[in-house]
Amino acid sequence: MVAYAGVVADDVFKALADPTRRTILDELTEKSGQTLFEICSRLSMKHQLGISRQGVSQHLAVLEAAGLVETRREGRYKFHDLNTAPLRQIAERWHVPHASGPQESTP
Amino acid sequence: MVAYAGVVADDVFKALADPTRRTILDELTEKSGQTLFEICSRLSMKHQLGISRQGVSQHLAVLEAAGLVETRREGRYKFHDLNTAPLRQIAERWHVPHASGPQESTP
DNA sequence: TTGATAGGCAAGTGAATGGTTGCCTATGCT
DNA sequence: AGCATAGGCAACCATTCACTTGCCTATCAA
Repeated sequence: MVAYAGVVADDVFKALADPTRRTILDELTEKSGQTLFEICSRLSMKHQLGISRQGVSQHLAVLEAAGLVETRREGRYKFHDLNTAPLRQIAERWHVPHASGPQESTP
Repeated sequence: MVAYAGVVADDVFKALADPTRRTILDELTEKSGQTLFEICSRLSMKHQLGISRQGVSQHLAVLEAAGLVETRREGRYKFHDLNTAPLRQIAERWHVPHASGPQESTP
């Protein structure tokens, strides 16, 4: 049950626990390969998140430690890419039927 | 993007953030409809988790608030059942290909 | 070389969280 | 009735965590 290259499940779930980090993943889903400043701008503009650059940087570090974000440096720029591979274990672990499967009805 | 009957995404991710709670979900996956005491026993026996009954009870409350666990009372017993429905949004939100999809290789 | 841009490191702070202990209610058995 | 079992509630404590401020390094352009 190896999760993802030395990254344990705990890191992934801890990373997903914060709403700001989930929003960052949303932004990277929409546009891959953004820099730190670009992500800061989008969080501020689109999501009204008043958070410092360092705050965002720390969130990105957590996401990277969890294997959910990968980075590549080019000159003075560091680009961030989304990697959803670690998320797959969630569905597998608890036998989650994927979309269009049996739907629950809770009125 | 309604998640699950009034339960917001935040509750689900927060619930999954704790390793003990994930173990509880594991146990309920293996055997559905356990009582609080049964879950306590299993955590102690199978997982060497030295945690008080109240501790487990609080975890179950968090899982229930997240919609991941449903309960039914019968006499003095309260049975706990797993509900994976809230987990489906995770795969959908970040377009996670399900198992047997394209696999990542990271050496 | 000077200045501006992109990012990193480290310490400090307040709030949230997991866990405990102590006591209380409800159901069932004899 | 009396006792044991199953569970609930509330206050308290220690740790973790998100976020900030302040300063430092590296790359590029004038």
